[in-house]
Amino acid sequence: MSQYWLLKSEPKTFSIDDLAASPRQTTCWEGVRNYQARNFLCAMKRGDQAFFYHSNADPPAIVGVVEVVKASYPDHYAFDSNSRYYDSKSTPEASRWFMVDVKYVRKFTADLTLSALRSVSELHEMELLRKGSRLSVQPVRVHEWKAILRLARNAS
DNA sequence: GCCAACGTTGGC
DNA sequence: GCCAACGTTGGC
Repeated sequence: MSQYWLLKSEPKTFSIDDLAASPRQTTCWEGVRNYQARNFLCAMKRGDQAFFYHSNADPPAIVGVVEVVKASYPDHYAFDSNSRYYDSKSTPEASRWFMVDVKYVRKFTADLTLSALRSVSELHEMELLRKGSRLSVQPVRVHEWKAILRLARNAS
């Protein structure tokens, strides 16, 4: 049974267009340094799908869909002291942080902005819309997933 | 650029 | 174990 997720990225750092332009349209999702988000990353399975969300963007929006093509494995950026994601407490023997690989599936014809999503009644309990929510990896309920896909279809 | 909300750190 | 201080996230 595949599950649904939402992944945040700042488009200035890495946008959905960057993903589409990546080799094999695939990238590793490195740099998650929050335990709750890490736990969700570790729960992801190959074949799960996720929304790609542009945070710190103008406007912030869900912009498309990606698929998990490799389940979680140690985030080796944490082992590299030259990386901005370095964490001396994480080692190859006992990794504290993990990442998955995701592949581009599609970009919506029209971005689904945060403010537009807030007006959809089916999404009122969505984690993304909770006040103060900062989770960069979060689960999406099936009915939320469907409602958002319907919005994307109707917006096109 | 501002600032509220949140998570982490570290003194006690 | 409490909590103040600090750093980060991310909408506005």
